[in-house]
Amino acid sequence: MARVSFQTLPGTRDLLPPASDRMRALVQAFAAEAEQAGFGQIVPPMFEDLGVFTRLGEATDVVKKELYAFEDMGGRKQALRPEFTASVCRAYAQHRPLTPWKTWYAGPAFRQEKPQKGRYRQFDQVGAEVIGSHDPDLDVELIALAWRFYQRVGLTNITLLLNTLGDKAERPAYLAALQDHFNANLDSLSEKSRETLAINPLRVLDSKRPPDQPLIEAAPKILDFLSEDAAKAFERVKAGLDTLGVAYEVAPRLVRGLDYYTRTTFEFVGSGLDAAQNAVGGGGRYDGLVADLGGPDEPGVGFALGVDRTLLALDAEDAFPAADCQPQVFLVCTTGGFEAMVASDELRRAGLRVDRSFDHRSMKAQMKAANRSNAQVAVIIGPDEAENGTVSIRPLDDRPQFSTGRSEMTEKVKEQFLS
RNA sequence: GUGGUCGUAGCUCAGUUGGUUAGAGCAUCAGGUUGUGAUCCUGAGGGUCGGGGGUUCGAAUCCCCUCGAUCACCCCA
Repeated sequence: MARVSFQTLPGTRDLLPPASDRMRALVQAFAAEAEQAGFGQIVPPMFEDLGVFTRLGEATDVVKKELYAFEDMGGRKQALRPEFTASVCRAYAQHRPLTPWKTWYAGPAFRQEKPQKGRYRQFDQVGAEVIGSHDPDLDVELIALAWRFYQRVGLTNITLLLNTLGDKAERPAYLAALQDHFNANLDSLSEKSRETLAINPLRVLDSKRPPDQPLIEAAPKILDFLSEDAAKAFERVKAGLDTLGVAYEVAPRLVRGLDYYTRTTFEFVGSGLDAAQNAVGGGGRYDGLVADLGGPDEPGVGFALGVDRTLLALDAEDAFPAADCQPQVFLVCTTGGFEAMVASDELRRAGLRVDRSFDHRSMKAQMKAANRSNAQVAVIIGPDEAENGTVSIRPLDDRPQFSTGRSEMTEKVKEQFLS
């Protein structure tokens, strides 16, 4: 009576072929790109001490209301990671590898939000971080890494937005100027933005609410407040991108959701996406975060790309089709013996992708299965073949079927794939 | 968390103003004589119409609740 039926929780889903193959291929493409650039992989745990993540900014939504926090049996407060950067910084502080420490990662992150298109509670990211250098050339190298990755997978409708948020030192003056500007025009600011203003004036710039736009346009720009060092670094980043031919757009109002950013910030926006979630990736510098997590005062810079959103953007361009993991050879066997088992094992050891059917189905049914599997070749073993020590090799296109000795099977099958 | 739309077979959907055993296409399975796929023909299986309650002689159809999906706001990958 009480018929139980379970399904995936809101914001989570099962990835089945071919979607799962496609995602894995995307991650592999990123891994290849990152490792070519000298990044090594880090695999941090999916949950950490709660404090690791609350350092991301007490005022951010990610920490305030989206964290999957819980306690272990001993009452230790912990949380599922909402992103990787904090874990990477923690890992640096814990292990103190040589700097600059270049590392890449891939895996799921968790945020408790209302799901919608391109937004899941468990979502996958790939990303890269560098700890231990102030060199703006690393900012460039990271942006270029993301950019080359997009090129590699065939994503073209993508815009790189670039900004700098200056150093911690000049931030107060800028924040004060922003406060003054918005306070002077409080009436024309939306209610939401007024709330945001009280918490973090920077993020008011991020509002997409139409009534706020004129005021945001008129707001003071961080570029006018930069220290000489920060300004020089920003120039170096832009020049570097120019040199590599990476197109970007300076977006003075680009602020990002996490509070830890300093200097360079950037975001990749999918222009082909009609969804509200058009940010497919983003990152920036976070000088000070490592120290916040109990490490030495080492600077850091990095980015994360949303795997699902990248895939969505690729969909919009009909690019990056699912990888082919279908069998090449299908074994049809009606003897009831072990012939199919042995033959498919042999072909697999020879490096071929091989499948067969089970449950002793009729030859007709097995041939249908062979056809449906999209294998190029069927190998048929019936009582006659078994008796004569032969197999029948039937290409599943127009080529003719032929018979060959059982001992030559693997060789003859492989020949089918040479042309 | 707030709001809009939606929820009928594995998939895509149809179901007229509430009226008899809820349909189609695709898919699946089995046949179309002796061991051979994609086409074609025939047939079969498969749904407590998301779940619960209510109105009614009668509900997939009307009302309420609930769960889920989806889109948007917020925020972000």
